[in-house]
Amino acid sequence: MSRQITVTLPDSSPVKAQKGETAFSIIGKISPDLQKAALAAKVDGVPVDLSFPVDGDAALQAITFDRGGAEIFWHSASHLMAQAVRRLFPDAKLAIGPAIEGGFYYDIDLSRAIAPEDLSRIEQMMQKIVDEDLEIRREELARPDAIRLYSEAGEVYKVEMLEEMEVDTVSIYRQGEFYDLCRGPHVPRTSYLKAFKLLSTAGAYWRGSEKNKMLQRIYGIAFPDKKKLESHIEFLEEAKHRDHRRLGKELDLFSIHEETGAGLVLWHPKGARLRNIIEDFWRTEHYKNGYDLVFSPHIGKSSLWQTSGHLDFYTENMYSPMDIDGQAYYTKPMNCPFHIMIYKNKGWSYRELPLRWAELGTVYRYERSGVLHGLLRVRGFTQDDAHLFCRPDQMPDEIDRVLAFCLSMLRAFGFNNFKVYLATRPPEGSVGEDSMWQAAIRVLEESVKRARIEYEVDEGGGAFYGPKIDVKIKDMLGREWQCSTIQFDFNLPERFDMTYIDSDGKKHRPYMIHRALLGSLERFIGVLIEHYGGKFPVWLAPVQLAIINVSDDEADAAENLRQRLLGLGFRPETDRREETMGYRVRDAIAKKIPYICVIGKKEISDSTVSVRKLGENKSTSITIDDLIRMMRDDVAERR
RNA sequence: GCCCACGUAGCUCAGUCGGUAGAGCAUUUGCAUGGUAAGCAAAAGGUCACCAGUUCAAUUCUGGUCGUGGGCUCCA
Repeated sequence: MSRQITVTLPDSSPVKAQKGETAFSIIGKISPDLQKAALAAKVDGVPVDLSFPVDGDAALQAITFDRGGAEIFWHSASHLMAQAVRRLFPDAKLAIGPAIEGGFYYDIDLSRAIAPEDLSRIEQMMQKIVDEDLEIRREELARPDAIRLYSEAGEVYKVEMLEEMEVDTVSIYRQGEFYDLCRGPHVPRTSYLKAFKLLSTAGAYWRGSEKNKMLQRIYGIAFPDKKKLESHIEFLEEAKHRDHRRLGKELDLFSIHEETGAGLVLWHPKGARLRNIIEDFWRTEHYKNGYDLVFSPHIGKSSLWQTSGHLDFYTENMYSPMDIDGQAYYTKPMNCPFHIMIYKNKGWSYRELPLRWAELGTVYRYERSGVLHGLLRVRGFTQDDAHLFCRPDQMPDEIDRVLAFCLSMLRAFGFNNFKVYLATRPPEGSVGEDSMWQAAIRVLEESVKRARIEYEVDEGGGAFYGPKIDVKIKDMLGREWQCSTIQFDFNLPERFDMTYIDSDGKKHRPYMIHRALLGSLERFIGVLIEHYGGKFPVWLAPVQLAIINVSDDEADAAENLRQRLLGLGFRPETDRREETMGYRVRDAIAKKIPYICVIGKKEISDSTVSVRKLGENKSTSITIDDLIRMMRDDVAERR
């Protein structure tokens, strides 16, 4: 006997349905278009397959690709890929294959390496399975049965996962001969997976641990229609185009040489120009914000690093010591011990705190060869480091200040997309009382809340010496890059026995915060290059203005203009090569110079210049005074 | 460090199933004196990453080293 139920939609309108009717069928009553677009559904907030029978009154919501369904779609695509791989390589053992931001992957244990040529074979097989239009069916079974099923199939990784699960019943999804352990939900049929592309292969450790076997990972992307796939591929092309390594070469900003050493950056004049502009701005802002600037050496005696604990906790990242007069000296991997030595140079009164000492300190850290990446991951880099020393009661205010300063700094460079992570105590190997950790985390969290920024708790992600706030910015590739970090330190004040005299006349331990806003200049500039695609705003552009004379007759006028602008603090460049104008204009565009300024007979006679902005293909005639005003405004507005 | 791929002129890339190599751009030199995205021509430029091995012969095959790329682990 059938019974009526009432299903409530997100807009709270009710729909009548039969008890046990599938989500798919009910969605069809709402709209055939929605039924077509639906990949899965949410029943009372729980994601389920479209085949899910709704047994009673419930809230129902269709999940489409664009509204929360991408992950489901990609996960189904990863099953599809795994099925194709198993058809082509029957001895393949499957590990895990989740959806990730921007696609999916599957880790597979295979007797032979997957060559790039194999990807198209796998894609073809995937297409075949899509054409077979297999139904994707959920099946629930007792965990021991699943273990038996997978043991017989020799799927050791699945067995390992199943054995560690703490549930009685698990679900598998079947499509044709293929089945995969999976929580689901999934799209109903393989034919839903209309457009996909396998992007790359890589090695990946089973469960991410170096101790385990390295599996083969295949990355892919999928979409419900070809158009979306194409525009995604275009996006990837655009990202490639903005790659800071490519632009660094094209714009002659920096280079890294085998002869010099991996991960060691050489800054060319243009790149150094950019870096100096950033550094000058940084220094000015720091003085404005109540910081003092200090300098410290590149090397320090081993006893210093012994005291700081770096030789105990950080040696893997430090280079071998050098011998100076029979004493071991290390190149610095961090600046903090030096700043602490400045602190310890005299006694401090509570009235003198807080102290804010900043330094563009160049540090050297050993990074494993495989992780080096352009400017984003190097072995020698300059941190925009600072250490704050304050009384406990000053802490909340200091955190507020540094957080606000941090965001204003990042915004100045055109970054408005942040994500903040609050990293708490690591499960093992950290120093300090638990109560101190709790208190510090509370201070950090409250400050983040006051700043009204979106944040996430990174459980156990803190440093061994204290909790921290990491601010990440998103680049054009959609990757998050960590630049800023604000870290509590319970360790160093203790180790160096730092003190100040409080109003009670007794010695007290100051609180210490490490912080970097840009992170490292290398990484920051790498991210900046990608963010702007090399088209720097006028205030940052290494060359702001290209001056092109039409013929030799205007060479002096071009040079005079250059001198005048140079005197006003601008960064102009003439191009008086014996090349046609078209050639030199093209070259200036290729170098992404924000303003191109042409001087010919006409301009000299009415004392104007013909100005063309980067990205526009028309030029306007303006007076030199207007040009100067325009550029001044750009710089002042940091455009 | 680990897995896979790669390393040919300053740059981007062809090529050699083993007989020491080419194109475009850039460079230099002529000619052209040009009005907003490449004027014409010529020249020069390479120990084919480095070191071993196999071979009559290696840039090409094998091994190692260094470097680069995509990832993993780690991180500013």
